[in-house]
Amino acid sequence: MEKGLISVDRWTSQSQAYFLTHLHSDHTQGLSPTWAKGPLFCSRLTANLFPSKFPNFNLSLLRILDPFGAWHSLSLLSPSSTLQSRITVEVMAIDAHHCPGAVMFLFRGEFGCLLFTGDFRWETASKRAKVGRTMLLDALKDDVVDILYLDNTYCNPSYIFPSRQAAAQQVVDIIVSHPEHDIIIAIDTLGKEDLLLHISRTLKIKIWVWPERLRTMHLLGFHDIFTTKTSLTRVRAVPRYSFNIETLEGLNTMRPTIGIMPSGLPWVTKSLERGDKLFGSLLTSHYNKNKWSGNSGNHNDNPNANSGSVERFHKYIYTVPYSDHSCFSEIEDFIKLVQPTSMKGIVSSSSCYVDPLYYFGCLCGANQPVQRSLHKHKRKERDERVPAVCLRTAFSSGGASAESERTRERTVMVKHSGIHVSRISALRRIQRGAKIMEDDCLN
DNA sequence: GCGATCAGTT
DNA sequence: CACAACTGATCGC
Repeated sequence: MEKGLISVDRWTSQSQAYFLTHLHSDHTQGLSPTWAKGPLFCSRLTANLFPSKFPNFNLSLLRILDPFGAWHSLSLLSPSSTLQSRITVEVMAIDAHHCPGAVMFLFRGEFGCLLFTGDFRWETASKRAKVGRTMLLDALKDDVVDILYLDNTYCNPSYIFPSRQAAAQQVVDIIVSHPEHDIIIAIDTLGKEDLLLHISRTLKIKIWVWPERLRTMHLLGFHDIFTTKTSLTRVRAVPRYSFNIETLEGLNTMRPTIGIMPSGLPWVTKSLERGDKLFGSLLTSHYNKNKWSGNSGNHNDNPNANSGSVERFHKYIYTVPYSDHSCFSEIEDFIKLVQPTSMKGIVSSSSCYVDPLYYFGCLCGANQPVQRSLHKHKRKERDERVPAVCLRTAFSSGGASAESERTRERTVMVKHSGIHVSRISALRRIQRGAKIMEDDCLN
């Protein structure tokens, strides 16, 4: 099977149809308002959010896959034929339960049956999760998934965390136990809305967000819960990158304030290993230095590592294991349900790629030999193994030549105007409503 | 001058 | 180490 048919979360190569799982920036790299390589398939919610992320984008390129669970047929030119013969590709979108609009894509065609999870969370308890499970089972009742392209972000047994429902209640408990404090919660441009809704409903309070985020909330249909007026609430959701120890210490010179970091990442591990100052005794009893080693590939023997409790790693900052990615056991459940013949991980940003076959190869139909390659993954090698479908992760930029290296060295000598650079930066900040803390705490 | 891209930080 | 996103620098048109 040749390239040139479909791409998922990849925008650079030549394909006939492009698929976007969700609007997080690491999945839209290469997309721009001027991008016009072909039809772009996504969920209805992603399409609704799309113009705010890509103003001036030619919206006639968007193809909405709606509803979830329905097959859609595309007629594409056969890449294997020099004649203009056509083949049919069928595609279904299924709720990925990651961030608003996020979907998985299930494909059927002459290349077989492929399932792309995109980023996903495979919880079991909620009604929404059960609907998704039923839908997937129904879609697969007559098919075997030949290749599962899997969100392997937390594909290691050391990643254990609770449902988002439970984690959201942990956040509420922290807020309730600090009745006199302002609360700062770190979020991204999309995602974790359910957490904020839970806080708002349970505590009957509005939640402050920055102006750009309020527009997103309105697009998502939340009109009364969020506000940009600080006087209306003591709970504020702020961009994650503006959330740090210095910010919290600054705010505490004005009002008592705590920060809450909802994340599946083991932040405590990081801060401990860096030897940062830590406060409180919660940590020490709970935590042994946890070097789960991707390099040696051994299983983690520490059942307490990142086990999903609230952690206080700074005087003012709590971390709560609220994750929009599946934990290890959820990934396992998902693979057992799908029973793919083979699978590949889609997470490439990591320098420490964990091949899902290492832990789950035995669950695959082909019962492939366990791969021990937990070490650094060479993108180029993977690229060559990807046939008709192009993935975000299977990308080779075709290394820098010696010529361009020399050019780079030369141009390092050229000085640029500092005025120019800082103006660009300031514009960017204003447009994105980024630096909110300074102005905000004065209001 | 502008957009695309990469590396570095949080 | 990791997420998702910003920042600044560079490259090429």
